[in-house]
Amino acid sequence: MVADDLFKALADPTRRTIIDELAEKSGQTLFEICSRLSMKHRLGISRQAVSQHLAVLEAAGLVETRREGRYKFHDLNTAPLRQITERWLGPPAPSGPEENTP
Amino acid sequence: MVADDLFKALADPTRRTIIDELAEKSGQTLFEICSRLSMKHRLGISRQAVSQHLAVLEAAGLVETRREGRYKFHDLNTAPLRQITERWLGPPAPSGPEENTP
DNA sequence: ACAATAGGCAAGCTTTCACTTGCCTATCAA
DNA sequence: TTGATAGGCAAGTGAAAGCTTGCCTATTGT
Repeated sequence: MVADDLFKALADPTRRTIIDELAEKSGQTLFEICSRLSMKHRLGISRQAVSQHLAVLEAAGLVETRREGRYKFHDLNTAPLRQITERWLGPPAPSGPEENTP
Repeated sequence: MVADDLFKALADPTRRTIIDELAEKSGQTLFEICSRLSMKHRLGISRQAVSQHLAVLEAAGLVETRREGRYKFHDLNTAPLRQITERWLGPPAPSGPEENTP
């Protein structure tokens, strides 16, 4: 199931914080995310742990990655989140609200 | 954290199925839910397991209960689900669509 | 070439989670 | 009251999840 990966990815508070950070600033590298979790959120977590979290998020389709040289940038994809509310809250509002990401 | 209970509750596929069933027919008893999981979804699961799932859903605010005699009816409350999308997808649409729970 | 940086792979550990089993309480019908 | 129904509590078990540790590859800079 696809929903399985999605909900499992959202189950962990650290992963939700990562989503928050990627929502605030897209295209971050692994080390950038590690720094933010450590500084802003006081999360004493290893680099590998964050890497594993990102793998889970990517498996759920919530994070997409692009490589450039030795850097790997992570971008948030909120699309899978919509299927959550559509499942139990019905289809979204009739008028598309704030689809402005220029 | 409140969100913690919510996402944890949604993490399990059986609990999501229970939500589906309560969305389809509100006010079911424990045995009624057990029957549906067994018949419709072919889930070989004990009554206690379902009871524990319902407790988790109730802790998350997704299920509310009311007792009548020896029966305990379970009702779905989708309100907590809205905070999910509001967190990462922004506020809901300007016009509230099908808010009919009188 | 060499070192430093950015990231990956995999084994091992610890905790959490889902589920079962066994027993107990409360309400309803005969 | 007795038996059946609806549900609850708690200990125990097996599997999965989160995290660490150690080592390895690839790219960049001097």
